[in-house]
Amino acid sequence: MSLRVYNTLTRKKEEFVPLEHKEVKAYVCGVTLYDELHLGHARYAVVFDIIRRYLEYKGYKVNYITNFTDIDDKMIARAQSLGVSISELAEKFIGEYFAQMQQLGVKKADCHPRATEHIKEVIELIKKLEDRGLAYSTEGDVFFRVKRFPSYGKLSHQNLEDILTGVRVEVDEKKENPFDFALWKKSKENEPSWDSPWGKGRPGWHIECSAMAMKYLGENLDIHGGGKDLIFPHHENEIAQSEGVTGKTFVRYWLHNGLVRMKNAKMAKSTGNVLTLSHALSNYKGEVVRYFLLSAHYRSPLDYNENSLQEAASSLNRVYSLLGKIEKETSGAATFEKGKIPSQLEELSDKFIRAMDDDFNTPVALSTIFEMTKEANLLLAEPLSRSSMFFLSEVANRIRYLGRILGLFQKKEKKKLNQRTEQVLKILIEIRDKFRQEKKWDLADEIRKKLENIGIQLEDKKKGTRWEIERLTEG
RNA sequence: GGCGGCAUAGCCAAGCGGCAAGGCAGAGGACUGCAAAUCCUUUAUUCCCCGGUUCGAAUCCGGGUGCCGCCUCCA
Repeated sequence: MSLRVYNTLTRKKEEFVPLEHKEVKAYVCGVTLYDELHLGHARYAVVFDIIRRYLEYKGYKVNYITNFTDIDDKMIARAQSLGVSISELAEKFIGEYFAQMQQLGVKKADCHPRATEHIKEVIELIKKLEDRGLAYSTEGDVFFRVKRFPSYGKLSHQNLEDILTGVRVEVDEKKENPFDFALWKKSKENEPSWDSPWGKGRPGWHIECSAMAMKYLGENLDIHGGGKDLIFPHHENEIAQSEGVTGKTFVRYWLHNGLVRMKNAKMAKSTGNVLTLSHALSNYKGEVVRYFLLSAHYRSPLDYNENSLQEAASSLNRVYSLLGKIEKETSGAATFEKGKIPSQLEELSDKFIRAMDDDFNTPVALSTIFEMTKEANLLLAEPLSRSSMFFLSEVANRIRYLGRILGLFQKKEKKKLNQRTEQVLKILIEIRDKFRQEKKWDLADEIRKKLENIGIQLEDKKKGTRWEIERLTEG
């Protein structure tokens, strides 16, 4: 089965064939470090983490790069208002980024380059563009000469005239053409700056990505990704800069994830329409947030509302609950009949893979997990035969195996109490049982209620009272 | 104004020419002293509206309506 991906450049799903046989070079635009992350950033990170994992599952060796933009206007402004240096600001948010990504189960990239560590490469690139007449400098600024790059607009499918009718571009005296964009910005006083052939300044926003992508991955990338809001102008400009220098196709497959919406509008810092990641993660486990982010196809907008994470938690719980039951039922049974993998399970596994092959359709992939869950639950409702034990253990294996691709369903055991605490808890349960035998329900219920308040759940079963700690929905 | 996307049950969300996946919530049932949790069953004669193409359309075409994104920083 072959993987098909939707390419923004061609607006079609295409078979994915990397340049080199079993290697994939992927660059994904990361975040600008001027403020807290929100759910939108989490989506980009999780989506491309899945894409990477799936490519690895397919047997590719993926060289995966995602960057930090650690110098730009907003960072300068933010650092000033907080009274810290720009690098302090960057360090703070980089620390948060990694901590939160770990909670979300996002694997580290092979490299996380930073703009400020690649000034030399940026300057080299600009010099080459100048040599080719694709860039010009005025008063310490350097601009890209859009008119000299005929295919400008090919990614966003606009031509220059169309773009120019978008009235909102401010006229800048220094530019030859309103849509020329800054490659190098002259620095003002008290701003961080680097020496360059054009005087002290700093890189424009788009050039760093070209520089870093080419440094680590070469002149031809297989995949370049990011949020849909980066298509224009950021990625369009990257193409212009990179192909302007190399004359080669910069990127074979442009992949863009849809944006997270809240209250029917894009989630964005500029509008304050934001749910921060730290807030989400303080109420729900990273896996819950991750599940939520995968519940819609990656290219669709994803609607967030106040119930979204609770729903995700409930869904995830259903699967974990099944896994727990299977582990319990099959652990003692050393000899279940090992037969062929039931065809039903094969079919569902195939369906999972077919869904992922079809432009990473995670909602359909997830649905197959739930279908397996349902089949297993049906078996569990009846006395277990050896062959049904085999089926059950195979369901658990499949869910773990396929789940690994999505970075879900991997959690093993629940947290254990230490021995002493467990003994205390058992004593409490014994006493409560006496109350129950004496039908002193109010006292029994009070104990149950108070334990629940500290995160211990009591379940009265026929065979006695079971206790359980740590629920998935907690942070 | 230019470019693009979306409208599927109470909610989230797949499907993109051949009987409408999946999840959450709801309802009914099992279990329980009661709960909670869990499990089972059930929930769209129909996919925004109007036309058309087709043996057959949520899926294709034309025309509406509504919402959203990009065109300025943005995952």
